[in-house]
Amino acid sequence: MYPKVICVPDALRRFSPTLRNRVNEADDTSGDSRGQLTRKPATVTRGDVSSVKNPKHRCEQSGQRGRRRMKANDRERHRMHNLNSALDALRSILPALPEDAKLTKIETLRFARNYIWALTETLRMADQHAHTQDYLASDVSSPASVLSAEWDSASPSECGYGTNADFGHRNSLTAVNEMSCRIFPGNESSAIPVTFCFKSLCADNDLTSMWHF
DNA sequence: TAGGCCATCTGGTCCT
DNA sequence: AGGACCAGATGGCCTA
Repeated sequence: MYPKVICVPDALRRFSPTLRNRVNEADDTSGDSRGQLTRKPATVTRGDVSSVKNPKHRCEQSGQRGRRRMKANDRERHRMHNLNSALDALRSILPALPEDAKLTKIETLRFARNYIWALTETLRMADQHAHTQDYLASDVSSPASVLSAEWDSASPSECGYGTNADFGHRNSLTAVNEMSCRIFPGNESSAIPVTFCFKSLCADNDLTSMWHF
């Protein structure tokens, strides 16, 4: 039984569309919302330029060495594309983001880590609460399990916590953000109101220090 | 214009 | 020998 998670963190919601769409949409035909994959292949433009300007890129030459290097470049490109595909897959299962927003690679990894941690804590708290309810009610008929959990983002002010949030900047992910979460151990009438404080949602911080109830 | 993010190239290292 | 992986270098694109 998994918690139902509806979560659009404010820090992410506040990303400006232009901030996350750095590439002309007219060029975006691949479905990549951010557009890196729609850039012109460096083998066509950048590769040529760099091979001329950069002494390190001298191996674009004929001969067996050049062919080997080209094959290696091709493999490396493919490898990185696979890596990016995996990152996209990870992004797709993270809490919903605005259509025009896309986490960077590092943000994706950090957010995923924090998200997994949050879910784990949610289950742990719900289980704990369920057991307490059972104990108090001595009602063996109600299962000590989590029916669902609903997440909502909330502005820091709404939650009543002090914050230095600066959501207007690109580094908004380092700002304080909070999400409220209601957990339903057995029935909705006994929902547990919980506020999760995602300080530095995507930062690599000590998660335990940002958990508030 | 500076800084962030990215894709790509490249050579080195390790493994099969 | 060849492939996978890695990190450094480079240049393009974008935003503040």
